[in-house]
Amino acid sequence: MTDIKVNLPKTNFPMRGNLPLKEPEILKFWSELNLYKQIRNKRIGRERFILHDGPPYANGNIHIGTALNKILKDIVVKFKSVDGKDCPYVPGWDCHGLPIEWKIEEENKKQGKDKKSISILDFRKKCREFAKKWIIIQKEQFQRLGVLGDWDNYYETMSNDAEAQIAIEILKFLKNGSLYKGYKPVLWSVVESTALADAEVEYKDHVSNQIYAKFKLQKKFRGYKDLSVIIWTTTPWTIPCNRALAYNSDLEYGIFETDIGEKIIIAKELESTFIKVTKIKLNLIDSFNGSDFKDCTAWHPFKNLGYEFDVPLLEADFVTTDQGTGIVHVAPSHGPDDFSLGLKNQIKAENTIDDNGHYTEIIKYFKGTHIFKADKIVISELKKNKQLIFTTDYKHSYPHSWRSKAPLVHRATPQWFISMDKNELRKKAINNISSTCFYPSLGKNRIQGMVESRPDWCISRQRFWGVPLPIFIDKKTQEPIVDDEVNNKIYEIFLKEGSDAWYKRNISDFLTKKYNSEDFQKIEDIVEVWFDSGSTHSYVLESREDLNWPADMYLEGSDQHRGWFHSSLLHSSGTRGKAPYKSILTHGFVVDGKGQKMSKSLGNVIAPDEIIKKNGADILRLWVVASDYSEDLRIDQSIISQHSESYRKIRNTLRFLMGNILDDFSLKSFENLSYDNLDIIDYFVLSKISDLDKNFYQYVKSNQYHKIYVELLNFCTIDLSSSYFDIRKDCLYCDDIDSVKRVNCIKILKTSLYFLMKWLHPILAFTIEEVFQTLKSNETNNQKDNEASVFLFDFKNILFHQSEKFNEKTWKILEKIKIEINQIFEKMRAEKTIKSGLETKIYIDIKDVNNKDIFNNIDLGDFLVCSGVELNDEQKKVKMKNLDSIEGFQVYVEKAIGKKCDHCWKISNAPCERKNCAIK
RNA sequence: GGGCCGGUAGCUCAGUUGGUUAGAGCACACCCUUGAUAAGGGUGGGGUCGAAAGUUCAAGUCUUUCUCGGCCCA
Repeated sequence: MTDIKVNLPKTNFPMRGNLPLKEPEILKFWSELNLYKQIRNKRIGRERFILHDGPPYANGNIHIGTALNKILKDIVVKFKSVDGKDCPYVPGWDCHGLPIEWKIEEENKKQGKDKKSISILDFRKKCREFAKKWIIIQKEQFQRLGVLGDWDNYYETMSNDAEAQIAIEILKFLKNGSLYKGYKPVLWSVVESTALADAEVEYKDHVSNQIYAKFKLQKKFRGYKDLSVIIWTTTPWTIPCNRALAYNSDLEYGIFETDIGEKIIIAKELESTFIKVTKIKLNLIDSFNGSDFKDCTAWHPFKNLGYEFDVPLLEADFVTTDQGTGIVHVAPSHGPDDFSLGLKNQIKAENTIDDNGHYTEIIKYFKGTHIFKADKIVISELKKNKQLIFTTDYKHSYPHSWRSKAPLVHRATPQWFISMDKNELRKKAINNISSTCFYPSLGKNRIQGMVESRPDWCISRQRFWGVPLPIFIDKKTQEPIVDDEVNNKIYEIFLKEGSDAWYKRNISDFLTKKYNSEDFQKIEDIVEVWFDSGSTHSYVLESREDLNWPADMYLEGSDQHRGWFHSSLLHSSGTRGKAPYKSILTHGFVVDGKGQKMSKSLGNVIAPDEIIKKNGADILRLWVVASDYSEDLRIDQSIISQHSESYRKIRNTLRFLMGNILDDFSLKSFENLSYDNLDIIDYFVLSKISDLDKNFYQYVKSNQYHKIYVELLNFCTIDLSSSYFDIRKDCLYCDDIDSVKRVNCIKILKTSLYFLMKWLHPILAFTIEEVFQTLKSNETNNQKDNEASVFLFDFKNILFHQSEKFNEKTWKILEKIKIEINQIFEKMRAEKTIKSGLETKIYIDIKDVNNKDIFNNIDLGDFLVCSGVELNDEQKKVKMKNLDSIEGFQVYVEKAIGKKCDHCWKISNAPCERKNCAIK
């Protein structure tokens, strides 16, 4: 037994990856190698592919969604790199904004520090330190995912150069007249004393007080006196702010008598709703068209509290019969529709509540009351004055602050806006969308719809942690200074000292000698964060030598249609006339195994760290590439386990390849490989590789990465493992080392390994590096492959012409025969006639003359993994049976007779040609 | 409440312009192997395509409604 020489596989590549332990070692290796820098040096002069990183918020640990985003970016960059491009990747962070401010305020509160006792500069310093801390943490977490990038030279929105550039970009809008000071109701948080950005608002169910209230008409109407129009509102606190009523000319209204003899007016269509809610019986006594309300005026329900002004009835098409009474109470300071209707009719919005939500002195009788406490008081006053019809609870979806969770109100405040139409920003943006590629394509409609319908861009915030709105106002004229010299000064100072200078320095430092600083005041607002990140293309893409403007790709979650994609588009269209990106790739959201959103309360949250510790980052990367990013991506522990199984299959395929070539392989020397005298089994593999490589480039170009993965997995499991390897094991283990068949087989194995490394290293970054290092540690190779890492190797686009020699039609027939033979084996196994296919001898008859050459270039014994095949044997003719799936062939399988060779395990009495074989 | 998108075997994905018994891998079951061995091979059982109605000779593939889920908006 001991003298049997079989060439068994031997490799230093372990069967089990032990990724959680192995990956950190590889990270250390990459870091010591300074891999990113080395790749850049190697790629100098190549066509660039710039994926511009959308900055995550520097606040808290990364979650599975951020991990998905960064891994996908990394995979894209690495695939595009295999496609021959130079792909620098500069990660960045979003640093300013409310959430950090809030955290710091919380900390201060805990330490008992009064908000007013802390200077703005100290406060900003704390915010800055907080952001910095999280950048460092997140940086490490991203790197742990195997994401390769310029981590030493990342960008951040709070760096001096960023802040200076953001200031300059704002001033560009001021200079071209797009930036204006407006007075608009914005969603305001009285808890946080600030206006909120769209993205900072979340809608939740809220129980409000709904009221039906009376507004008495001043004069006789249609011959009736003492008539009241009825309004419905869910914000009773806005009643003191009422300045008008709105009706719709297209609606039919009715005069009704109530069961207590009052005469009221509501839209006829809403009669039943009114009765259902209030339980008040109505009797219609007259009807008229809404347009009859023209020039009517009513009294404010608080007339006897000093509200003695006229309340005009105004025409407005936003009045509908969806709910209410068909007459809408208008408070110009507290709703967008109200505001614009007031604007149209010369009714000004006023400062009715202060920053913290207390009525100002304009609001008679109620001054100083907090609006959150005002509903009750307003309702009781209405009741007292007999102006209340009905009140009850009302549950509806209502805007809340994403941070404090407190309900928001509309409040007219002075804000700075970028006009969508003044310089045709909307039109430019829409044009630019049309020339951008979207993956998936439906993203285009989505962002276009948003740009078409969005209002002017409000960029001011009444907060501290951000880039100050760098504008000086003439105290007399209220006009802003528009002066390049001043702008340059601002830029220079910010670049040197950061935007803290706005608070540190005197106005005169910025204004140059041209202006008397006494005459000017600086704006105290800051710039909203979407402007910060929307202008990254200017201070990252434009200003860095290693990058290009515009980017080839922005890649974010689909929510960024309204976020970063949007703000970047507006900013760039407004200042450069073009979009800052050539293409946009959006991915779906990560949901749990059932497709539900992840939330703490459902307990279905899965952290990337969990998976990394348990399975390894490569498994997470495999999950990313296996999933179709154009839809939502499901994940849970069982899905991860499934992908771990696939990983093992791939890993073992690699291991089998390495083992049989005894780790003797260098990527470089592969390129000189030539192929002669192959049989159809070898050609089959080459042809597969050739097809796959073609598809590979196509999928990389069209960004369909999960399709690459499916093909790769099938290649490993079907074509290699269960087909080629299974057939060639006999040859590899038992044939003479220098036999033509075995030499050819080794070439095929090496070719497979080369291409698997090429296709897989963007996905399984750690594992393929491990493969490369294992091969490199073999003495035979380390001289040939002088690259230190697989990522430094320049994989070639080798075009095979072998596929021409592969007869696919023949192969299809062979496959069918093999499937049926296997079924016959299975039967024989069940009958206990045989245990393995090697115990059989197979007889095949070719009936169809057209197929007579079909077995010319194949060893059928190898192919069918049996102990021998006889063609057209006259004696067995009687026992032959037709095949089910293919015509023109007859087959008979019998238990092989003879001795089992100790060496090759085949059964025969005939001597074997192989040197090492025992049967002679 | 509105807009957009999606729901194909337990899981991840294919299903071309509507056309034969809906495919693949993984998982599962059973068998074999013990010379890829905490591996490997074979065979097999699983979907009527979210639900209903409709158009059509014919629908996973078109239309409508409903339902579930996701993102965005109000």
